[in-house]
Amino acid sequence: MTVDVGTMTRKLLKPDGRQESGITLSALRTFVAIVDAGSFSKAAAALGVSQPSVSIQLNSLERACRVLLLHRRPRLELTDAGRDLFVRARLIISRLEEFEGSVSDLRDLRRGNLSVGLSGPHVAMPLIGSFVERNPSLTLSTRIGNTSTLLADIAQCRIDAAIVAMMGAAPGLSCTKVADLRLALCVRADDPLARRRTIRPQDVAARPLIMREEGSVTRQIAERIFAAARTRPNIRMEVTGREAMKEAIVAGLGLGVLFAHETEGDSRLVPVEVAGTPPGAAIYAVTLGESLEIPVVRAFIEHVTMRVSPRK
Amino acid sequence: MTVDVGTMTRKLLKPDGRQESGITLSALRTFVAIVDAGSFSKAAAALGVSQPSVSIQLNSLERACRVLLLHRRPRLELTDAGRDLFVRARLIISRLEEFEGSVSDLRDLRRGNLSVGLSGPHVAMPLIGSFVERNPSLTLSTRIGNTSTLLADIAQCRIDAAIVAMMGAAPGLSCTKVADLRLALCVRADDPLARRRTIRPQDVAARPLIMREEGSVTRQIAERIFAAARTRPNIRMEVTGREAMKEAIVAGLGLGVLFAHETEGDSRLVPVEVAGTPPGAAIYAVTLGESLEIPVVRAFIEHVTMRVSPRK
DNA sequence: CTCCCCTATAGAAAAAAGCTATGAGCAGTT
DNA sequence: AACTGCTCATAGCTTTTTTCTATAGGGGAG
Repeated sequence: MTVDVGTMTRKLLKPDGRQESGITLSALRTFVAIVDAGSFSKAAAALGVSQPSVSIQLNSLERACRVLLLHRRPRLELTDAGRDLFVRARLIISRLEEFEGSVSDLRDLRRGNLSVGLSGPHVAMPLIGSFVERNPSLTLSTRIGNTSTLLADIAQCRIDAAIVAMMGAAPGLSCTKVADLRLALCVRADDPLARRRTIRPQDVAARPLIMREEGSVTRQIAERIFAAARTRPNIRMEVTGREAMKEAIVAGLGLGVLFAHETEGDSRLVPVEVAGTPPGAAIYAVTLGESLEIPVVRAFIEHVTMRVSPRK
Repeated sequence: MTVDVGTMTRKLLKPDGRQESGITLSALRTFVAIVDAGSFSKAAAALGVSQPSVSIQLNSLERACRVLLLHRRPRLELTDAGRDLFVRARLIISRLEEFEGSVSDLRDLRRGNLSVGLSGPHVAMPLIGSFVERNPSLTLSTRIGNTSTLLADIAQCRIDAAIVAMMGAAPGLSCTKVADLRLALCVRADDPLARRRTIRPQDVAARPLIMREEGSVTRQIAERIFAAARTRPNIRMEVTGREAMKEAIVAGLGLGVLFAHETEGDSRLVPVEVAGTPPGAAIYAVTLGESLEIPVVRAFIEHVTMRVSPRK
């Protein structure tokens, strides 16, 4: 003889005659609807359900409360208890409607916060700018950091999304390519090289080079390009940060490597594109995959995607 | 080929992908429990359900809202939307708890109203008095009327219960016998009959009699007794109301009929029991059957029953 | 590297809520 | 008085939801 212990346990846990609360939202809604409509049938019509369903809902509420809520005869009328509980039932319903309103506010981006991390402002800011312009009621905060910090921030949910330079989509994260990266050799505007459109890696080796710090994506890509061209660059110094790089170049300490777009707006520098930028090196909009379930985040990513490859 | 039109219609009514609100109380409760407990598993334990159930509830809430409420990793944490909705969810839950508290207040008679009708104060008042003494937090109101009016009031739900003299249980109503009725011939204290303990109906016929008005239960019973004894009483006058009857007797206008208990406290009158009071004539506590579902009413009836035939 | 804790998923069983059809009580009408 | 139209209640059945157990996969701590 075999016994289903699981089922037994469950039943035995509540052996007393009292069933639990059993107060359901739909029962409360039904109760309120009946009182408002003044009859079971009208309430059924108003709720868009059948009349027996209304009967059953109210009966189950009365059974759950073990209180008669409505006199059915001679005409529909609240009992004293019913009058008392009706007020509270309506309160619950209105709180619920508030909740639902809140949900749709969040979903329709009438309210919400978004925090975005940037590895560099050049590409990201125009995207962010057009997003806040289109959704003026959102609160948006940004943080600048390097790619690896920002990816960690995303993993830790400290930010919702990031726009960063990467050498390829990050595993486990949702990545949307926003712009391709082109590595540029940056020279002073008065340098003879400034008139060239492109340059081969091996031609760079002749001149002293300024390199970004270890861990920088700029440096990673530069190293990969030189390795692919079987060339050793002549690295004179190492600097931390884009701004330091620019100032070093302007000061005549050597050629520098930056991404092409990073020189925009600085007339003292001229970018000369380096041939052989590896595929996959690009700026991505990155989020935790599950964060796409958050309407604000999804909207941001969709906005970015749309801006990059607008529908024809 | 046959088609189940009912089923088809129902399905076709919501062909769009969006399911409706689907926000459930248990889902909200689960959401709040998860946040409070800090983990799905702990919430499951706290709620007394299995962990998958908690997972499913939260997922269904997120699906219903189409919003991610909680980051599961790296650790459980509210999203912005989740934080926002959590506050409102808790509001709903606390309203619900208020509702449930209200229910149990009503059920445990910590609050409530009871309106009782009386056909005469003599028997009813002690019962009512001991009831309010035992349940001091209840509001109780009484109304005096004749039996037929009060029965109508009950049918119309204008009062919750009545304590009335009747010739037998009323059909369709819940009736509890509170006291037997003994018809008494009432005489002035100085009347020779005052020394008799009982009297036969035919002995009354020799003296002028004062009778209650048509419709009075007193009169109905008196008439039935005289008819059973094949005697015609010598009715000198007819009065309306108990007080008028008493004053008429005191004024020496004749003998009167009252119920034995109705003369208590008036030393000018002496009751002499009339033999042959028909069975079934009694004072009953009456309510609409369904009203026993109202805790206050049920408690009152139970109290009355207990007072009449206390458990040994 | 492994263990442990946490959450997600699958599949089956139970519970709940819905529907249609029908019954019964009460008014107002013929 | 039977009729008619309204009310709500009940029965039987189907669909949906909720719950369970069992199990898989993902991270963090030792």
